[in-house]
Amino acid sequence: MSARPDRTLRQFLGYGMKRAFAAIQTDVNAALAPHGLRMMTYSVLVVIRDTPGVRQSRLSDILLIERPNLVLILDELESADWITRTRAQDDRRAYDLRVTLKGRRVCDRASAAVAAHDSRMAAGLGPEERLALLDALHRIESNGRSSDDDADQVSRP
Amino acid sequence: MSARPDRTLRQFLGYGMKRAFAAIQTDVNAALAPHGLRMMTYSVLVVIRDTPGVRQSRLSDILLIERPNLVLILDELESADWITRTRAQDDRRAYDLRVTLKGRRVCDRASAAVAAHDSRMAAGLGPEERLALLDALHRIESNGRSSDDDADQVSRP
DNA sequence: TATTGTTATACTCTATAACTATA
DNA sequence: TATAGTTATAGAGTATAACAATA
Repeated sequence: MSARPDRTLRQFLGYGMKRAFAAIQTDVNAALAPHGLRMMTYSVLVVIRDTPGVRQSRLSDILLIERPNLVLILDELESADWITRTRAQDDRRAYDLRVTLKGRRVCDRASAAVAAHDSRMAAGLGPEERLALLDALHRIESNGRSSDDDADQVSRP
Repeated sequence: MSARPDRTLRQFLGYGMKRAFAAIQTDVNAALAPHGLRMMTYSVLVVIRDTPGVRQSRLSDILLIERPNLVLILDELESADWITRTRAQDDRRAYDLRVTLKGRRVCDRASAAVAAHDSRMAAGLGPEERLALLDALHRIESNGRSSDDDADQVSRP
């Protein structure tokens, strides 16, 4: 009957975003699986590599992961000997997180796989189009945070 | 130490997409909650409204929801008296799905809330930028499907 | 008192196998 | 035998409350 049964939804950014992100997630997880990683574990591994000595609270702020959920991801990375958790010298509640040599090698190989995945998904987009897309995504993320602030202001008059 | 601890991830479309989509999902679910809906239940309700008599298999194809998961969503919508499931005349295995009058009213109100949400999230994007974004998202989704086909061909030589 | 990491728990979305009743 | 819908179940990701050790 209707050629585009989802035409009402197609006008919304969220619908296109959900479908595009689902495609990306499926593809990147397939690309990461041979390396023993998933999107979330890879993201955490990369940020630890790029920020040696980072602590769990900071990491959860950076990646927008709740602290309790990060604990399980770190357990997984630590069990694989890809990161170390060592007590911080200046604060014995905290841990300094670092990637091991093994972890760095896995991270490098996985990063190549993710870069290839990214190129596949971006096929047909020119360099300017790609930059415009990244910029628009960042703008939308910011708009979401502003929305949070507004809600806070309204709920605490 | 690093001003952008996620600079490696920021170059990837998937990372920006995940963060933008998370912001959208939080905002749209907050917009829909007063109407008793979530992103998924709203999407299903809209497609049924726009495709009267649609069947569950077709609906799951349209929205990329697995049939078993759709059943629970429809149970929820039916319990609220927003849709009806009536046996199809030509095939007694199947159901014709339709929104009730009550369901149409909820859907209309929710759609206004979602439209307002969408405008909030798209703030700062011009009409052309917005169209370019929707087009890029659609392109990425297509690239994902091509990737699936390739994988099928490779795994079945 | 506040913070760091942790445990426990719950909810949503997603994914698969196996069942029933029809076709 | 194939399909429409269903049941049961399991895996991820996400979210909150409450706790121990430390600041």
